[in-house]
Amino acid sequence: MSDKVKADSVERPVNFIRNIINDDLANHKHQSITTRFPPEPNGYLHIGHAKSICLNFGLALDYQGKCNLRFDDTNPAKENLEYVESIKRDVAWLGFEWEGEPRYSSNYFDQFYAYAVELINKGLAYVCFLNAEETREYRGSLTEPGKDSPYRDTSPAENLALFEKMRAGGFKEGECVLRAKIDMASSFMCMRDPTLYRVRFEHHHQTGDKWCIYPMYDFAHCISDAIEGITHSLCTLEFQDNRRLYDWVLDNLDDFNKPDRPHQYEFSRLNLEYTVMSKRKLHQLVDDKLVEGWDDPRMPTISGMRRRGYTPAAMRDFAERIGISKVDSMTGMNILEAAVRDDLNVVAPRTMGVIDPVRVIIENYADSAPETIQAPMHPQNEAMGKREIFFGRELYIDRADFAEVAPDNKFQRLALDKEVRLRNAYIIKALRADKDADGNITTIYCTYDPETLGKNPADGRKVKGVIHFVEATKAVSAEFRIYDRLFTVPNPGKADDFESVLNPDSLVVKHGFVEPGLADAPVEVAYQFEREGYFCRDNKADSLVFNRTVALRETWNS
RNA sequence: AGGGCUGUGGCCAAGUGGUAAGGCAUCUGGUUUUGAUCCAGUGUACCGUAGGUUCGAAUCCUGCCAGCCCUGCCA
Repeated sequence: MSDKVKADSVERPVNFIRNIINDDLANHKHQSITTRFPPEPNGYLHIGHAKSICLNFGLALDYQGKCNLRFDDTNPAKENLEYVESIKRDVAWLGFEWEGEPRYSSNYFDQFYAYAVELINKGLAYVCFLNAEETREYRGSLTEPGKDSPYRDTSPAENLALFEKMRAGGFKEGECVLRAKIDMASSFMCMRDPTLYRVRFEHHHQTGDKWCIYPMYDFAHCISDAIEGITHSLCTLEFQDNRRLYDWVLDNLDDFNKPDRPHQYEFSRLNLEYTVMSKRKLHQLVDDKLVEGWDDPRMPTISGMRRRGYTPAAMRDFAERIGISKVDSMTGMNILEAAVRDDLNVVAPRTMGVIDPVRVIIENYADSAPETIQAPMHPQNEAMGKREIFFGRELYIDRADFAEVAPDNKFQRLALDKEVRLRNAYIIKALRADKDADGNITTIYCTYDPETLGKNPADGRKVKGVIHFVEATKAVSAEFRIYDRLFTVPNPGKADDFESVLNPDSLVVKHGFVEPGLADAPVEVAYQFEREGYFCRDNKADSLVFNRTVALRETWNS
């Protein structure tokens, strides 16, 4: 498991939530802060959740407060244990520690029930027997007020009995619900007597069959926050209207109608170019087998990105780089990629891998065992030490690194009658090449300059190009999975049929060779295949498979 | 259309009345046995728009425009 994130003195970018917290602390509204990350266990976490995790846990760390992990499990029909386990794993992997044990909204079911009774006693809630369709009709529309339910004026005593009967299983699913009595003419649709409890004869992963009525999000979430002493309840923009209901519930409950009760603040959710973030769509990709699963390296899920080779540090850095605001935005992939590269560049040992191999024969090299060369693990960090690589008569280089005739004078690779430096080894010169019937190069014949290991030619001639290689007899064959964006358009979520806009080349499988030192490479650990990109060994495949996390930056055009 | 929000350079994003931070991307040089990294430099930003208040406005007021969210017994 990854290292835990510790509080530090690094200054974080400011945002409106930090400004609010600073004010609340300065005004002594709160002595310290408590936040929470409240996922519903109905799917895997994605990078948008990572943004929220970094915000909530990061705030707690910086202000020496607390952050709870709470499963918002009020809808047993959609939730299960596999998801709660994956969520715990992902949050921990990101490097965060929740306060105490994970919490569950379902821990508070008894309390929710008691608070519902309090509202009933105050004449602020009633059992309604309108069916779903009738309820919708009574609700009115965006421009027209709704009308009161005929059950709205039932006496508290009668409602109490009815609600107790609901809990006891005396009503069928859909037969009735408990509703708040607020205002059927409110401009906030969520205030038109919202449902507080519904009947569901559903087995719950935490409470088993104890309950057949389950609270709605708007009723459970604010109370859960209040019970846990959450000071700043952070959620996304689509809950802005719901804040009125959040406040209404807490203001009408004696235990919570206090100045230091929780308050909800909303920030914009993450939208990333060329991918989708909605759980519904991610479910669909998995269910329709358009990807391998939730942890497919092309998925924007935390587990997928982990498998792809993203590091917790890079994900956290990304969250910090994009910041927190209330603007509906579409974040470019460039920011994500820059964050991974910056981390991996420092952390990843260098190695060489030939992804699309073509054979090279060094004709003037003695036909003997290959020689050993000590190559640095990292050109800017000697402390990382050295590794053994090999050079001999037969090598592999990448097909893209050779052309019979250089296409232009910017071509810095191998061409007939031209010289190029083999990374960490000698300068070679291409003499001729064999081709198969289709015209594909099969073997390139070269000579090498034995006086150029670790130094430039004595005669002063300049050889600018550098290409990578692997010695053939020591090479270990490996599979490379080259990933590209999952969709062909920047905003697939907006497409009529997002599956029609999937990128058919989002995964390209190649078979090539790596240095022998990588034969037993650990899983999920980053390596830089020089001139190619950052890769890590796949955490599921039995054989030697490397996933490309991200390519190196390429700054030459034309 | 009733309501809730948001509009600052290509993309994120500071700024909250005193005359536009930063990051990513871009481009240009330099170093380099990764066309990587690193270093230095690089942007006329009509601050959505039209008015108004003010000595002075991205910041205050008004109108307009654009985008997002809200009529689940989902969260």
